[in-house]
Amino acid sequence: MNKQIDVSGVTELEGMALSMVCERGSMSAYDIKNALETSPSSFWSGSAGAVYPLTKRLEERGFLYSVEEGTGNRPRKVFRLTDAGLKVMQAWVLDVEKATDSGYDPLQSRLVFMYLMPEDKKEAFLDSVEARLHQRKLPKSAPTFIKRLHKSWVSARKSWIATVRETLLPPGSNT
Amino acid sequence: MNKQIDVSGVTELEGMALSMVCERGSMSAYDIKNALETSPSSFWSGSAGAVYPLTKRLEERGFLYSVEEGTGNRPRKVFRLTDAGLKVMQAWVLDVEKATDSGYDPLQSRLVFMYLMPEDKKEAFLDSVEARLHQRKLPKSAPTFIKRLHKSWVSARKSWIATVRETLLPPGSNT
DNA sequence: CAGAGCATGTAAGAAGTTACATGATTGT
DNA sequence: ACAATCATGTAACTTCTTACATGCTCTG
Repeated sequence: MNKQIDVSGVTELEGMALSMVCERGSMSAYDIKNALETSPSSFWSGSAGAVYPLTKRLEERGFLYSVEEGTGNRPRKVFRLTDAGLKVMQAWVLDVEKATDSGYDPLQSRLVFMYLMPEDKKEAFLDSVEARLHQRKLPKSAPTFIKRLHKSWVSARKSWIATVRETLLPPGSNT
Repeated sequence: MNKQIDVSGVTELEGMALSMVCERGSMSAYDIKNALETSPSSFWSGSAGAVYPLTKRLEERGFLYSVEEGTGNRPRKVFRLTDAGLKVMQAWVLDVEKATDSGYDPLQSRLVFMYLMPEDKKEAFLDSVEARLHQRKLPKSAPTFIKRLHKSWVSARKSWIATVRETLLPPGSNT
């Protein structure tokens, strides 16, 4: 019967959380929060007010279960994936429709309106963006795979910017 | 004195709205809603419940002002940029820090965890994403500039995916 | 003039944000 | 022992979502 998992009710943040728990085997809400904080996107703030309620939701929906790891006096609640949670996580990662979406792309949003800017600001803007792309640093502790993925993302951005410079910004191309 | 505009309190959606009003000269809330609905990103839903309160906020903050264009019986409220609104809009578009951020990138979020997927699913996923990238269509009415920007974005995505295929997905590269 | 659909909102709720509260643990 | 900080939350608020309400305008 192999019921198709409906991934439509899972937010991006929830998908990330499930995936991180899958990756590490078990995590507390605090661990998830910390992992999100060190993410390179400032759009993942990793606030406690987001993460603690999120783990509660995912447990209620049966995607996570928790065990008390009482190391010492303090209760430490760690979460693991249920079978349903694993399936939902896989469906989220392999969701082609979402993966094809441009999401919130701050650079794209701005390039759309770049032609409205004063002529001398356009080049300077792209210069600054390129320079800052190189300054982006992942934590030293990041796995090699993540570092390489990040590097390839930076390259793709740079090649996009190069194309924009050549074919889109010259006067007369904005009509 | 040239006071620096603080753009920190302006959301992405607000920046988009201000920029669209700047572009077209004047727009009603309904016009903004429609413009957002036809955007290629499904993350901009363009719901009335987002846009009408948003225009109210921006007017209260002095970035938009409205005039009644009473064509007929029905009041039609159209918005225009104030001087402050224009400055905020320019600061938003030229915000290098935001423009360097990866935002919510659904593909990136998924590639981070791709190595956890069954081996045979990885290639199939990338194939599907590439195929679907080509199916993305802008409305026929979109300006040439937007079409070209979109095309260059698709190219950049494809080159990123090619890199991922070559250097990141082979077994052994995920540790 | 009746129904379709355009245009302008509001209501309730979801999911995030910042800021605060509070107990446990650790370093000195 | 006491201050710092770790860890676990909660509270109030903002901004978005979906769904509904309601009056206008146009078309047959």
